[in-house]
Amino acid sequence: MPTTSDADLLRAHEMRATTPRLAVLSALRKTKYPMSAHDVAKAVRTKKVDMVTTYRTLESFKTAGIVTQVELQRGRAYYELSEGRKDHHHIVCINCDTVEDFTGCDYDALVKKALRQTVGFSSVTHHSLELFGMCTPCSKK
Amino acid sequence: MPTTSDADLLRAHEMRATTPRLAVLSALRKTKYPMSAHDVAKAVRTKKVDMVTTYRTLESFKTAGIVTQVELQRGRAYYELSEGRKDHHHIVCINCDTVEDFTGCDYDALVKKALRQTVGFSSVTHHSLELFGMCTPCSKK
DNA sequence: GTACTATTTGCAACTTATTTGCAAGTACAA
DNA sequence: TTGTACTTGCAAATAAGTTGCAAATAGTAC
Ligand SMILES: [Mn+2]
Ligand SMILES: [Mn+2]
Ligand SMILES: [Zn+2]
Ligand SMILES: [Zn+2]
Repeated sequence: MPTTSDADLLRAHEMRATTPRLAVLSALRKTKYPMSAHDVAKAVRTKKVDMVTTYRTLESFKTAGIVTQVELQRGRAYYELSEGRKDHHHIVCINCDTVEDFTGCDYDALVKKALRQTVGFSSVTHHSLELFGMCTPCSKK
Repeated sequence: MPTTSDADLLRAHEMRATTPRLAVLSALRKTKYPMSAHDVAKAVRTKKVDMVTTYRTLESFKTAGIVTQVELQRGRAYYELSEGRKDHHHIVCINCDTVEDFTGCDYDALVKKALRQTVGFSSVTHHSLELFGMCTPCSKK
């Protein structure tokens, strides 16, 4: 029995399994850091995937929940596969752009606390949390 | 004894008290929500402040610590006065863009937890946390 | 008040990220 | 194998923010 292929993953989200989409998926799988549209485009350039297609693909993956958009405050969008990685966040070096994951934001307690405080909100659908600082190599200099 | 004026605030940060800067400060004071560069520009348009000046002013205020930049995931930068508001965060309606403040992210514990988990990081300088959901009016429909 | 100078501003042009329109190409159900 | 709805590529358009530079001005020194 073959493990579910990327083509099946796409079809499970009612998307056709096209060459550009499979290439983008594969690129995202190979990288452990979040990727920008340009990072992805560079990774799939051998397949001659247009930049616009890269943008559209990432957007549709996001809508489908295949990728999660990450806010790294670099003036562009970053994405990583949603698969497997639940509620983790990122610590980012403001000097060299290194990124590491961490977990433990205690989402449920946070949401409860926030909803108790606010007057006009009744539900939370998602959240964004990132830490910015210096990686050890960068802080030694 | 007069309360410290905005002009003095600017001079305290070695900035000249110019008409555009005073206008931007005043606009930020009047609004309780974070403002984008366009929001600010609109608010000071009677003073004929150029858009570029608005951008430059907000940037210099940020560097001086007069404003704090807020990430609302709307593809542009938002700012609010730093003054007084310590470590609070925002809950944002994904439907109508309403924003409310909340506090209680337990920053110190979070940083400690994150630094214990990561291998390559030694310090955290700032963080970003926001919740996204539906405000009560928007969820009733 | 007047003059001086370093800052700051406005305007035009530029860059970068992302979006849109549309004709041509292709996955896949039949 | 065919038909068609979904996708793609290319060109052009937006949108946010930046840069260069000459003209304007705040703060300081007479
Ligand atoms: Mn991650
Ligand atoms: Mn706030
Ligand atoms: Zn670093
Ligand atoms: Zn709402």
